[in-house]
Amino acid sequence: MDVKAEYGKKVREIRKLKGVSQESLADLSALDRTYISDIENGKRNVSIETIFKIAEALKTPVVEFFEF
Amino acid sequence: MDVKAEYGKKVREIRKLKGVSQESLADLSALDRTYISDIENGKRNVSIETIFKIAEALKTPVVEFFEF
DNA sequence: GTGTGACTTCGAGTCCGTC
DNA sequence: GGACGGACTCGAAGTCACA
Repeated sequence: MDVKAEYGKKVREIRKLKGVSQESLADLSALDRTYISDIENGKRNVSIETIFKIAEALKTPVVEFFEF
Repeated sequence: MDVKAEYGKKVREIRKLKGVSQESLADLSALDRTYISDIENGKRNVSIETIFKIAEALKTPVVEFFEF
């Protein structure tokens, strides 16, 4: 399993933990809903800026997304 | 100071700590030497795969690059 | 509420050189 | 050893219609 897939799983995990939908996360992070979907399914090689946008939107420290 | 600049500073800090040049880091990570330079100077929005390549090359856990 | 294919634009990433 | 520049390719970023 590669980095993108691991990260995507983490995003989904933390998002569900916070009880938000992909749609709300999209709004909170100012990213597209379908883009979030792709990320969670390990299809996108996200940039550091996107990583931080998502972390902020989920009010979760960036490091938690890399604990795998 | 934005995310890219913070990350770049961290890369430089850890690289120097390990006593390697930008050129050797470029070799170790299979990235271009000018790209490493740009990253350290906060000019590039690196992808998650690149982040892991650099972390591996410096034999340093990814999370350490985000302790700022 | 989520997944997918298709699409365009701009920057990620490479390679050359110079200072 | 490192910064910077031009020129290049390919993929990240961002959006849409449809399922």
